[in-house]
Amino acid sequence: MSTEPMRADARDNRARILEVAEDVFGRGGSAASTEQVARLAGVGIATVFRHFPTKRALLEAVLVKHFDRLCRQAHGLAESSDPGRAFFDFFGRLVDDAAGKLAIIEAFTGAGGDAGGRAAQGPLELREAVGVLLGRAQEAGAVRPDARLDEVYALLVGLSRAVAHLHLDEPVRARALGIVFDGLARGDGERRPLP
Amino acid sequence: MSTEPMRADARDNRARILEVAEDVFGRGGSAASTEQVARLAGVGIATVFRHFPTKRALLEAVLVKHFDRLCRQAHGLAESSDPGRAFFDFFGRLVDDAAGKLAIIEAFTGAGGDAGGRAAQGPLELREAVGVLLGRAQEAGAVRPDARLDEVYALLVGLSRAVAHLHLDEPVRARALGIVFDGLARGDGERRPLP
Amino acid sequence: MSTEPMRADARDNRARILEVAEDVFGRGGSAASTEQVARLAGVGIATVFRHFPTKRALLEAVLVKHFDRLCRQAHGLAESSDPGRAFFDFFGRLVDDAAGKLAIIEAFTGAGGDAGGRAAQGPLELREAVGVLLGRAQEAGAVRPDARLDEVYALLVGLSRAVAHLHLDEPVRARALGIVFDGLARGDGERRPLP
Amino acid sequence: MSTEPMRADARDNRARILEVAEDVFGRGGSAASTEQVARLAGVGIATVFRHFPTKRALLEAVLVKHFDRLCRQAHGLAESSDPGRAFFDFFGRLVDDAAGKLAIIEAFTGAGGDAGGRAAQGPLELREAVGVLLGRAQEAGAVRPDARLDEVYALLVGLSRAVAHLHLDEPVRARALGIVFDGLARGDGERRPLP
DNA sequence: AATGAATGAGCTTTCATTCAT
DNA sequence: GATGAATGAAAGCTCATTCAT
Repeated sequence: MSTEPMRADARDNRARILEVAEDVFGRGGSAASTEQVARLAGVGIATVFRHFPTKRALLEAVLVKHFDRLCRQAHGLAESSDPGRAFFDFFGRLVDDAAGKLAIIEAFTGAGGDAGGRAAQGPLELREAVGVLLGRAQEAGAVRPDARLDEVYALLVGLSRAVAHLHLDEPVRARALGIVFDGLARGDGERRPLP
Repeated sequence: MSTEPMRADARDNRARILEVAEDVFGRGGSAASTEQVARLAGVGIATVFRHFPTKRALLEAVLVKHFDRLCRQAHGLAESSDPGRAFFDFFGRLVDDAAGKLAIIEAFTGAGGDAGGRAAQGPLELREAVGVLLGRAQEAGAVRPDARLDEVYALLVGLSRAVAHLHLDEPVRARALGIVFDGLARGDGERRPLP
Repeated sequence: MSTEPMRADARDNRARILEVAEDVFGRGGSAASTEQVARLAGVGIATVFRHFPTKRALLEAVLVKHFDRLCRQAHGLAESSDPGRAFFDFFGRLVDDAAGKLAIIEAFTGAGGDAGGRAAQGPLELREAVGVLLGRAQEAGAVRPDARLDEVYALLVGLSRAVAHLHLDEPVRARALGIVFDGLARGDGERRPLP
Repeated sequence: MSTEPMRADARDNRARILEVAEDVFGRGGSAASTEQVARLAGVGIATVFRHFPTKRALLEAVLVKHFDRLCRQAHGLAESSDPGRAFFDFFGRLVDDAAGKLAIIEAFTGAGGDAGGRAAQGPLELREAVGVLLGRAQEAGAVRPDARLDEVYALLVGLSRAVAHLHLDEPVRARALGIVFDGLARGDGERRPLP
């Protein structure tokens, strides 16, 4: 039954709802109301629930879409001939994209009780993908070898949250990233081995 | 706002409510319910609203109290004879304390989201205080001179949020801080000048 | 309401919907959803509403169909050469069939509750038909002469409801019927004349 | 002042809500809306939920109240010196009271998926209590010895449902009961042993 | 004629806030 | 001053019914 083509108007509505939900949950976090999504999408509330039988399902759809894209990007970079650059690029792009994506950033926390099911996979896969990029970058000598995924992921999440909540503009974002990247890069190796 | 002295029991109640609110909102974020505060404080719900006419007012009081304490600490460290250490200590302590302080971390955002009014002052003052410590530490050569308050504050907020949401345990926290501190300290200026 | 002949596929659809509705409302009572009827009938929900402009109309159609059948059976038995047996047989068959016919049993109530309109006729006609069988059986001396239709019909409805809701299995049903039949038959009149 | 200033008011409200709920659920069955209960009780909807945290809880309260009363009555009759009369009295009273008590009658079905928890006990206890009365009545020779609790309970439930749904008036109720009682009583023992 | 997407009214439930004692 | 019962405005969700294809 799943391969039947959706009616054009329904597909449009579904797409518009998803788009609006991305924005609404992006601004207001997962606490934003489904009704507002309906209102801004110009459809009745029941239409939202027809396409996504649950608020959670709607949230998951938004998250899955995002995490899928992120993971695809990460996988695409995994074979890069410049692993250091791949790692830093991905890290930076993620943080740059965090503005106005509150709900997605919330989900970085993982199975924090909010979204289960298919969407709970997202953060885990992303973490793994980051782990791969990190490993390559370390092998290539671009990232200090004593940095572990735990703290790298924490920095990723933290910066993203900051960007999402503080509305940092591009130059500030770039400089914050610069500081963290410097800390991550193996400089001359003379400073502060991680505890 | 009258200057009449409060009855002793009333003052006690106010204090206890504030204490409990700190804990409740610390764990559950600003979404936690006012009734729970009343229950745990052992007072009726109306008593909470007598002292704080609005949930928002209660939240602000919690935040103000917290930020006042933080600012006092910062001011106390401002005259330290080792400005570098003072700066990193304060930064580290703030991040370490972030666990179980969800509402406060939320408020770092400033007037952007939840609590405006009086509480919006808190982050600003704190920001300034951090600015002072940062300036001294830079003068002393302990922090790279091209780092500005904007991004330093962003890193502070970001790491705190990560700690609060990811439940990072001490060693991971320490290593994450170590990376950021290395990025901040790297005073030789030879690598990655900030854009 | 026109007398134009229905298209063949339409007639088939109508029949299938009615059939499925009988089952669905039979299991779930009148609270069962119209969509489920459509789904199980393999038609769109709009098709159901094209044939039956209202859920109530659908329910009524189910009931009317059922009551018509029952009335035909009753009329068929009305000329039986053994009126006592005819009466008890009909009574017993009705009760035995009650399992899985929740909606029909609900409708025995008549216009009192759920379905008025055309369907309210159903119970009345059935009532009459039972009245005829009862009268013959009394004339033949198989049923005590002081029993009136009111209470006989009540017993019929009551037992049916019990069967439908308590999921009585065959032996229990038989024994319950046995008790009522004994009470109805006791034609020697020596005990407990009805008030 | 007094230690129960508003308590009385609240108790009154609770009582009124329960009373109204009895009536509303009695008429409309468990599907009736909580809002209607609030409206007829003259309180806001939230007040109902303050006293009964769930619709189910409200229903349970209604049922428990009823079943408790019924069981108490049954236990009171269990030691009667005239067991036959005790049994028939209880049976009759139960059926007589069934008018306008749809929800309670629904619950006779037992754990039919509707009300669990404390209220699910009700029907079971009632069944047991009826079993005791039946046993005594059979020992005393007032009820035929081959009647089992299964069918007796079924007759009880069935008649109650009929009364509740058909709005039978007193004389009809009495005659219907008379027929069943005759069937239950051991007449001269000559007729239709139960299968 | 048939389809199924869209709709809005209604239900249960929660929570900040007010009122009477 | 303190209490807790009462309140109404949402929020998430369902379902009979209508409309465009």
